[in-house]
Amino acid sequence: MPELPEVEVVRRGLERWVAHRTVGAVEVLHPRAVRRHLAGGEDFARSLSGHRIGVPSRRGKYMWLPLEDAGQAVLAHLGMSGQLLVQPHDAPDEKHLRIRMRFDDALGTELRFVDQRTFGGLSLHPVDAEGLPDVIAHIARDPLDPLFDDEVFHQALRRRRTTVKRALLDQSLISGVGNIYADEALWRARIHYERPTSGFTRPRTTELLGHVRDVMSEALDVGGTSFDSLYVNVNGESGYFDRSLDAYGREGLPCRRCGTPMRRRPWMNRSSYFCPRCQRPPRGVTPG
DNA sequence: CCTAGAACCTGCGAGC
DNA sequence: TGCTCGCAGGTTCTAG
Repeated sequence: MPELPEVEVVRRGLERWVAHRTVGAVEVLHPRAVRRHLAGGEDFARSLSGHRIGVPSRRGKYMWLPLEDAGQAVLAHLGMSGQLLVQPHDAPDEKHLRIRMRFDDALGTELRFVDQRTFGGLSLHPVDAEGLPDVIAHIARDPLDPLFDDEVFHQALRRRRTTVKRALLDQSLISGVGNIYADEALWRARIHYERPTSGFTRPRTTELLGHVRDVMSEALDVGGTSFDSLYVNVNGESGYFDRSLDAYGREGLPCRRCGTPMRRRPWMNRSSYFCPRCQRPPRGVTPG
């Protein structure tokens, strides 16, 4: 499931294979893949064609291809199962191919957006003075962004009446963190996912952010996490960080720190994995 | 304004 | 064999 490290791997692939090329014909094969482009698929295809792509950028789980001299960018979100593949023209269409982008050059490759569950998509938007697409102005900077403000994040945690994992997944507070890296960072920080954020001290926030950054940086180093064939990077290669996950998906397996069997709890229509010994629940929360 | 929870979507595997 | 159901979960929308 693509979170920040996986998306960054894809962005780097786009920088290598797609930047500085001029868009040719674009085919939209499924309307849901362009649902954020309100003018529709035909407008999306027509508006892109003929523009030269600049250096791909990213914030959290969103990435975008700036169109040079157009004041606009192609915004991409992979959702749950999205892939951006650079393929030769004669490669067979993938079963869930949603969008095809050709280029006005002789390199012989095209960009394909493939997405089984159609939670992701592409769309075209104006960019602001800093080059950010207008529709993601509400997305916070991510923890690997040098301009991420730890103190602002800490004060936001103190102000919120919520629990720590909800806060980590709130993209308007901190972006790029999903269910997997949230569980990993909380396990490293020995914090239970239902701990209220209002009582967080500055050292606790600092330690948690450190673990978020560590786990994401390590994943990035090995090319992103992958659990099955749903996630591949821009060139179709799977990541392999899943081999070193400490919490996510380890129900019943011994905690790598203390040996206590790890637990899984239903949480917000998904799952939370944690060590019942290292990550003690706060007062009032039924122990796992 | 704030927070919680549902809805969106498809494939896979378990259970019967 | 074939059916149903739970599960995977990021984002947006709605309800309270």
